[in-house]
Amino acid sequence: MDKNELEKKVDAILERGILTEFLPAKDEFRNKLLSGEKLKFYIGADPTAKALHLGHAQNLMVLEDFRKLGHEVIFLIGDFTGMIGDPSDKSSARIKQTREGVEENFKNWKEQLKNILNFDDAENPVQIKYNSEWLGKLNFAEVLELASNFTVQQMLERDMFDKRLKEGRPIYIHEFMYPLMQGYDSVAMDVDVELCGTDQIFNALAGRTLMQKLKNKDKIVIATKLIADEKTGMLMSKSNGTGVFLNLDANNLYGAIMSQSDGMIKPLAIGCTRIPLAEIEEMIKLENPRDAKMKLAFEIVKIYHGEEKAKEVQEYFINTFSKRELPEDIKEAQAVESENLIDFMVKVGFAKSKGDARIKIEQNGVSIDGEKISDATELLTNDKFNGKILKVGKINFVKIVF
RNA sequence: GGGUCGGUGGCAGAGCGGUCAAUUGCAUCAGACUGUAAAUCUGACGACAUUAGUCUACGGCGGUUCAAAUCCGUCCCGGCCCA
Repeated sequence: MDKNELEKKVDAILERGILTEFLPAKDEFRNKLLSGEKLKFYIGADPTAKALHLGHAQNLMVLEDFRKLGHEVIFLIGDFTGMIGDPSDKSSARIKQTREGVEENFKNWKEQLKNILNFDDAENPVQIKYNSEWLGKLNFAEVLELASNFTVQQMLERDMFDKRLKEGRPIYIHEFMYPLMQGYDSVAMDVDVELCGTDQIFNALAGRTLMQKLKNKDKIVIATKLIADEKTGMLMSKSNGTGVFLNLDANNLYGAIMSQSDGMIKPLAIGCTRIPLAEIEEMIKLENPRDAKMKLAFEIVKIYHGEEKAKEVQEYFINTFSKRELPEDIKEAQAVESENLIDFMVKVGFAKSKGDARIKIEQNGVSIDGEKISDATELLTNDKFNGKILKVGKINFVKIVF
């Protein structure tokens, strides 16, 4: 690759707006990339869940960008760190995971990532490592030695700890060790660059410190912006119902993006697609933001499910939600002769209990073939209901069959 | 080890003998308006029961009482302060 071309490619990555922090400095990093030196990048993720989300995808797509430049890239599975849980996420504290559980999660991950990370490239595939490989082998003396590189005050600088301290909530000693472990990952793999979300900078810097002290090497940390609504600053997350998971089927993935707020369109387009920036600007200018969002949803579905499927799903969306028609391809669910509608709703998962089903009916949320059901005691009989479409809420459809 | 405060529904957090299936906020669900957006409005939000109602729940166990999330005992767990 000639020098100009390289420079163009490097700047395309750096200027896209995904990477926001460069430590120690952006120029230094840029010069390194331009020098032609082959660098070792890594990104880590703890296997705490079966599904990855678009936030992971954003970061991993950047990793892939660097892989394509010819750099060595490692996807590190934090199977050891995952057993402790990053303290920033209270809920995951103290989860214990078996090796099998981790493998199981990762199998799902690989399936979700195969379209954005190249695991099978003949020359330079994405490498996968597990940090239990080295963290599990350290003995207590070695751990102490590592710990002696940091002070309690330094650890307390982390916002999360500081906050918990002020609120009188517990901080466990082992949680202090988390940055240490993540830091040691860098040492064990002898990396040049760690890529992480801005929420991980503290941990990544612990690694930078350790690299300096133990390897006399200047590890670079580059951090991506967390995907957040431009106007409100709201993050995408499961807890506010806006998380978009990569294991969704094409329809639901499209839908999940359509239900994002308008302020998410641009950050998602930048971070989770590779639509050229100029085109994104054009997109945003469309008179109806819905259209921009549909284009975004299309592009993202295309990445994970292919163009054909994306078209199909988009059409489905227009018909079902814009035109309010019934979808063509509805799942069938077996009903028993004279089965209670309420029981049936619970059975197919449209209501979490019989009471819930009853409430949905009372609140006009249930219809069969377009007719609202108002009688909660309705019985499903073959001659009256076979082949009809049950709709609960806006998005749940099922065909009743006997 | 001592002192002290606390453990309530998915989360946060009220209630401190009956009117408590438990105020409120967040999350969630249904409806209206829509663009499966935001904002707003309405309703719902332990389970079962068509209604009446029944059962299960305020850390565990036991007790007092006609009646306990609320009082007492005990055990478990946590915060803070002191050692």
